[in-house]
Amino acid sequence: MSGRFVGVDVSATRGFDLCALDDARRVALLVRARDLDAVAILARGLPREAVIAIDAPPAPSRGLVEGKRYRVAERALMSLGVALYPVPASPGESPAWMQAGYALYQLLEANGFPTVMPAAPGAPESGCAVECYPHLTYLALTGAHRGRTSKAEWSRASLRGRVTGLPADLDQDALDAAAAALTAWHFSRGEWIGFGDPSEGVIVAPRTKHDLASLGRGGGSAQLALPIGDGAGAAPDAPMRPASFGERVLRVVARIPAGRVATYGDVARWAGKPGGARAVGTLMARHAFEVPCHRVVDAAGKPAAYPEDAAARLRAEGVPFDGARVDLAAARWGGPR
DNA sequence: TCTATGACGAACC
DNA sequence: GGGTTCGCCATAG
Repeated sequence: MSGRFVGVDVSATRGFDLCALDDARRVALLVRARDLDAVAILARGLPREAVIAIDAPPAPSRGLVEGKRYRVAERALMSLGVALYPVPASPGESPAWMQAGYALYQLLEANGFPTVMPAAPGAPESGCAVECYPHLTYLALTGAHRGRTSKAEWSRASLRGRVTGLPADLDQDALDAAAAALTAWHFSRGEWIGFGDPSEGVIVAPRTKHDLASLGRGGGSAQLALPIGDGAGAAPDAPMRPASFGERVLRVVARIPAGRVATYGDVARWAGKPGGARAVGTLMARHAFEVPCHRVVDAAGKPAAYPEDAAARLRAEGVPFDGARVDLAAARWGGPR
């Protein structure tokens, strides 16, 4: 694979999401690996100088924070107002995803990518694995806490213009993997700040013009603005992760013709998840302004309460009503294809 | 992570 | 028809 900068998002239930960027921060690979065996195959294909940033701690806490069940890294981030999962002192009491993370670091070490816990910014690192935390990366990139915007929106906005070739609507795991990969890119160039103790674990984030540096290890007085490209001319061409459920849902809804409607269940079915009607509702709420969500009604034909003018818009499009409900028999769309 | 929370839906009173 | 209960699946923290 051409990407030298790799990010990994670890989940016990969903597996490992991997994103690789090339030197120009274009997405070269975006996949989900079910288990460690699948990761191993990918790892063997990496160039020796690859830098891998992982959204998981490499090892349990060493108990450096007096009387607490978390690491120095967690304490540092908590003081920044960033919440994160505490890392316990023994592998046994670590949650499943963390244990998967420990195993991942070991696997990478065995494949020539030793874990690094950097103490100070210095010579660019390569051929190694570091810990990162996507939430912190977004914070470093945007310079502001999330606020009212949704997590997905915040992540995408942070990555926009900094990573190119990213598919439109990735799920959070994939976005986090991309953020991790971007963090690896920064790290390899020496543009990073770290939080934690080098003997226990250091969480690395991009160093940008935003000042998190004063709070982190490595500091560095130089102000480093992150070069931001507009991504023009960078068409995604690499083999991409198959569309997520969310993306398929939006694509389906976008295709409902004016004057017709579909039920939440219809959309879920066409998006490949017959039982996902409820999730379609969640997605409509999140993407109300990107797709004609007023054309999605419930199984009884009732338009959504929001936006308020959903029913009015449907009437304006000529959709026949039966009282407060859409006449499904007449207006129900037959689906894509 | 785990747990709660929905622009749901089908099956039952 | 209308209310309840329970299973579903994606988020948010």
